[in-house]
Amino acid sequence: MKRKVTLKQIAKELDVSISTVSKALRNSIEISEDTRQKVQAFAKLYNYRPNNIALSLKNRKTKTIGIIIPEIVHHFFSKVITGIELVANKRGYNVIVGLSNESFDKEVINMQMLANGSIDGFILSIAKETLQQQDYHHFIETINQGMPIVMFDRVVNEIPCDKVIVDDVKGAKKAVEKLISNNCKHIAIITTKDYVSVGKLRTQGYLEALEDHKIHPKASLILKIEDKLLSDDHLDNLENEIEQLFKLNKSIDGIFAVNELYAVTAIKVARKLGLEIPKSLQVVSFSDGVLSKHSTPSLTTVSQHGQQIGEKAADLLINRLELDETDEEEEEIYETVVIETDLIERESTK
Amino acid sequence: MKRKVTLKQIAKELDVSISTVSKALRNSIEISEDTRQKVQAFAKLYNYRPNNIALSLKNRKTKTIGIIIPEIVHHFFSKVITGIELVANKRGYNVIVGLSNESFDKEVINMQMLANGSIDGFILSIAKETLQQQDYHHFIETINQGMPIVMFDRVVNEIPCDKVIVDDVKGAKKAVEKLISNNCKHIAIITTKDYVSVGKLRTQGYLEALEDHKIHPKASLILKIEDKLLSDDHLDNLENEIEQLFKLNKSIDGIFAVNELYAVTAIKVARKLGLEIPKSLQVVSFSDGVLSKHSTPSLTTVSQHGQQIGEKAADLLINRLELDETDEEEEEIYETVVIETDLIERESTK
DNA sequence: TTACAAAGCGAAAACGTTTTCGTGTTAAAA
DNA sequence: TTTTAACACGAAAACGTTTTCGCTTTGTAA
Repeated sequence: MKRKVTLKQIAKELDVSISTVSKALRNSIEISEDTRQKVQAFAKLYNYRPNNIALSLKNRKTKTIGIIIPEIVHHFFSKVITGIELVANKRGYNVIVGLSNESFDKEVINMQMLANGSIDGFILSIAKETLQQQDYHHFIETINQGMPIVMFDRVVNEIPCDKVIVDDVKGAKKAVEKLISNNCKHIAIITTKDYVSVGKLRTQGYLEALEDHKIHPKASLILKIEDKLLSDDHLDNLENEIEQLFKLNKSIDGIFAVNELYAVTAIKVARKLGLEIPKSLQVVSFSDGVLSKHSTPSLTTVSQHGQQIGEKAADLLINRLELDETDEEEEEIYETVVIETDLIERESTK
Repeated sequence: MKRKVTLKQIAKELDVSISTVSKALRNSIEISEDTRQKVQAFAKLYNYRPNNIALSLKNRKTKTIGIIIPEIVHHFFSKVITGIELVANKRGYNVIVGLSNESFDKEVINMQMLANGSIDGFILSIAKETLQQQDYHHFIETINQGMPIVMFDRVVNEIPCDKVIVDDVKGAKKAVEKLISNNCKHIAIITTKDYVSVGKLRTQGYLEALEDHKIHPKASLILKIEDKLLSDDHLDNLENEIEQLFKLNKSIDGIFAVNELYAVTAIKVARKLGLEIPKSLQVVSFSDGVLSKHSTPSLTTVSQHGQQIGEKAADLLINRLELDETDEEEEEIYETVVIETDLIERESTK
């Protein structure tokens, strides 16, 4: 087992100084053709690669991006990571991942671990618990220490940073309008409690769509789920609540669900109650994931373009990192990029 | 914006030496109660945290694990990451992720980027292209440089490293035996080409189950899909091939699919052809993911316990890292841990 | 010959830590 | 009073780089 070779070792072997080796490898004109070739040949032979950590220390940047997301077993978030990784790698960066597991404490700890020099900047989506507690000091502190953050999807406006979001209101509106134009008269929504920002916004889109078409929203058609971490318990509860919704509102002919799981569960319940899809009940869901595409019937969904969000977020972050580098004047103008949603029609609507 | 404070700055402010500050913060007995308190108070005030990169350089270890997986938008792999992250964090490690995207070149490049000091060891699952080309020199080189690797799921025996695998043969056997005991007489398998190691093993399990029950395997019931990266094209092709399978073998009453996608696609096609599930056709799939649980009918699957695999892999790696540390004698005995599969019965079987 | 520029190389600092080994001061023991 | 031990702290090295600056040698022009 040969340990990694260093400049020092090469220098010793060839009986030159460390500086000479370094320069020779970087093709400095200070070094004679002779020694340069000798050094490069030796380095190649021993498969020399500069030690990243040493470089990071010297350059005071790591060329690494920290990602903090609530969970990774989730189609949307993994798509986003794919996007981040894609442009990060293309631009010479690595990606280090932390999971908050929707917990405030884990989010804070994870950020602290990474902020101590391991990374140059963050891309993150806020944990539900953090949103609920509305405690954002860890973001503020990180930014104050000169480490840029890009937030995506779940963001809060009061933090001074770049953001990449989906137009949840508009996306939801599109979805509900699809149902309206398909002649649904009694459209229910299955959404989350309001502290989940995206849930709130999608609910808002639902209401706006109704309003635009002079449909009076009915409170009984709005089902807000307490979206704790998924357990089997939670799933049972979800089914029960949806079943109640249907039973108490026999006239429902359209469902807008703010995520795939709610949609497929609604379909499952509806079927049990003898409803045919899309004939007597049409369903549109937010979040175009694997369930939408492959379940039966396949779901008409609002696609959020997760990968694109990731790509954009990474570009924003790296741009800012490399701008800081040249221009010492920090531009304190932050951007919020809105990624348009698409309605993807499948079998759950007419 | 206050930049991160360093020992040097604290030392200067308090007019002591860097050594004193360092020792005071680590509660060295060398330092008087007085100065210790002074230093600690100051450090707390300025929120001092030791720079990770400097520590990594000094200690010659990064407390970071590199993960290389073929893709992240995949239930199994993200479950594994969850598991790795869980124990890594618990044991004080971070996790840095690289995606090979099933490509040999990206796998090599990613490993090179990380191997230059950024991480202490790898946990990885081999890209399909690498398996196909059977070129494993990058793994060998990494190991020779003293960087341990733990492989999971897609492994090759010839590499000297710890491995965590599922018993694909046994899992597949369980699945097929379920069909047999449910009275299926004509069981087909939808699998991948043989170069995908897990596909091959699951096919083997299928054959063994048949043999054990004196059922003669028929070549026409074995469908091997060319599993290129998923495109819509690929999906169409998949459907066509499965449709042919059913049409040419009207007697099929059981399907064993080596992954969820094949299973739900088979169900979709079968329905189109008028087959009822599970009445006239029963389906069992490998890989217990989101599709199995939430599609209709829900799938009876072989659960691989991805999270558990990740946890075990991380434990193996960290154990080895911390063993190297104390004991200079490297133990060259590598472990292969087999994680048992479970058959989870749902609606796609009787 | 003298002066000087260019070429080729090395010493040293710097990035931020930790740790070993001194060293000077004070208090206790001889 | 002298010796010694304990105490409190600082200097310096080390981790692996890159880069600035200075030094020596050689060749060329005066």
